[in-house]
Amino acid sequence: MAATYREIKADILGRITRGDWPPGSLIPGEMELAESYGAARATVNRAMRELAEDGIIERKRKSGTRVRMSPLRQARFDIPVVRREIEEQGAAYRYALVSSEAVVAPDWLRARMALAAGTEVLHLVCLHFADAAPWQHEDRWINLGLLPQARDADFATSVPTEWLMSQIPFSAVEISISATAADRALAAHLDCSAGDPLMMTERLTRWNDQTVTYVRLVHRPGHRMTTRY
Amino acid sequence: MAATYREIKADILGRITRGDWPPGSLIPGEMELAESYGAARATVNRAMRELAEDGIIERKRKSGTRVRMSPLRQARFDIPVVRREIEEQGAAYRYALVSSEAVVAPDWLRARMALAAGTEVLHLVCLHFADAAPWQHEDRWINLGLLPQARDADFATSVPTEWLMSQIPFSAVEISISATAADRALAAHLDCSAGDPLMMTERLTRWNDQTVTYVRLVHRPGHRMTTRY
DNA sequence: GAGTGGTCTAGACCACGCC
DNA sequence: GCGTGGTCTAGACCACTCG
Repeated sequence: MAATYREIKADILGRITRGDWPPGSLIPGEMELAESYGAARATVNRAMRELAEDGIIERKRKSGTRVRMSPLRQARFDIPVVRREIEEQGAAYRYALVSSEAVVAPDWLRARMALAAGTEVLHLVCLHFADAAPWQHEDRWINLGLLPQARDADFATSVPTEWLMSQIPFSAVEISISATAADRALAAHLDCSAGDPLMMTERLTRWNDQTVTYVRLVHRPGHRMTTRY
Repeated sequence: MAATYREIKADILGRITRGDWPPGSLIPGEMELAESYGAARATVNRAMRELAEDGIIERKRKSGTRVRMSPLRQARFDIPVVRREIEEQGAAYRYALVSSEAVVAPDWLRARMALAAGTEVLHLVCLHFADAAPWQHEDRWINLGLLPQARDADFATSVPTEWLMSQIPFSAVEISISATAADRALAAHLDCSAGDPLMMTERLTRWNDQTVTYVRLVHRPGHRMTTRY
C-alpha cells in the first residue's frame, strides 16, 4: 500500500472522474486517506494541495475538501520569447528596427503608463521575422525617466525585449490579449490586407511601482495560442 | 531566524530581483539555505519548488538551482464559466438558444473532432447575454455517438456547458484562442458590423480518447483577457 | 562516485471557521 | 470548543546526472 503523492493524486482524480466522488461531494479527510493509502498525512496533503491548485477540488479548514462544481478554472498559456518561439519551429529568426524616436508621452500613453506630464519616452517600432515571413509587429514605448540609458542603446541590433531584460531582469507584468483590425501600416508590415483580424498582446511592465515599458505585439494573421489540460 | 516557506520564497525572490543573484547564476543549495534561514530543508524545498513552478528558477539534480535567463514563461488566464463571468460583474445573465439540429458531421468537423464517417452530431447555436447586451456567441457540436442522450435534452432551457458538465464532469480539454472577423450572422447576433475583429475561443473536449464536443465561443467586440504576475 | 534535488515519514503545533 | 487543513521539523532514502 506504499504510495507516492503522484499515485495518490492520480487515484483521487480517478475516483472523481469515475464518479465515485461527484461534483460538490465531500472527500474523506487527510488522516483517513493517509491511513487507507498507508501513507503519511504530508504525502496525502501534497496530492490534495496539487489537486486544489489544478482547480479540481476546493479545500476549507474545518469544513473539509469538496469536489469543485465546475472544474475548468484557468488555463496556462506559454508567453514565449519571440526568438525562441520562432527558432523552436526550425525557422531562422530575424529582427528589424523600423523606427526609433524619443518623444514627450502623448496623453493616452501617459494615462496608460501612469506617467507624469512631460515625461519623455522612446518609441520603437520593430518587426520579427520567421525566415522571410513577418511574424510579429512590435510597437513599444520605454520610459526614459526610468531608463535614460535606453537613449544610447542600439536598437538596430539589440532586440528591445532582450535589452530590457538585461536592464531589469525581473518585474511585475500585466498582460492583456484582444483582437484588432489591421490598419494600413500593419497590413503592409504583416503582409495582409487592411481590416484583417489580428491577435494583439499588450504588456505593461512595472518596477518599483513605476511603469517601465508598454508594448503592443501584433501577431501575424492566423496566429493562435493553444493549451491543453 | 525561524522562517516560513512564504518568507523564504519572498526573500529569495527579493535577492533575485535586487540583482544579488542575476539571471543564469547558481543559487546556494537547499542544505546551505536551510541553515542560513534556520529552517528545515523541506521548508526551503517548498519555497524553491514554487519558484520553479512560477518559472523564476530552474532546478537540476547534481548541478543545482539556477536563476532563469528569461523569467516570462507562462501566464495563467482564467477560463470562466460564462454565467459566472457575467454575474460577477453585477449583470444579469440570460441565455438563448438560436438553433438546434442533429446532422451527419461534415468533413471539416469530422477531421477536427476525429470522428468516424457518418457520425451524427448535434449542432447548437446559442447566445449569452449580460443584461440586454450580447456577450458571447456559442457554436457547438456534440458527438451523438458518445452522448446520445443529448438528443432529448432541452437546450432551450439548459445551457449546453452546464448540461455537459452534468454528464461528463471531468475531461481533457484543448483550448485555442485566435482572432476572427465577424460574418453577417455573427455581426447581427453580437450587435456589431460585419468584418469587425473578434476574439474566438475554441475548445475540444475529450473523454477516453474520444472527442465529446467542439465549441467556438466568439466574444463580444472589445473583449480582452487580462492577467497579472 | 558523489552531490543535489525529490520525496517520504512520524510527529507536532498552529490557524481558521463552524457550532 | 474542536475538527480540518496548513505548515514545520529532523531525519532518511532515493534518483538523477555530472565529472
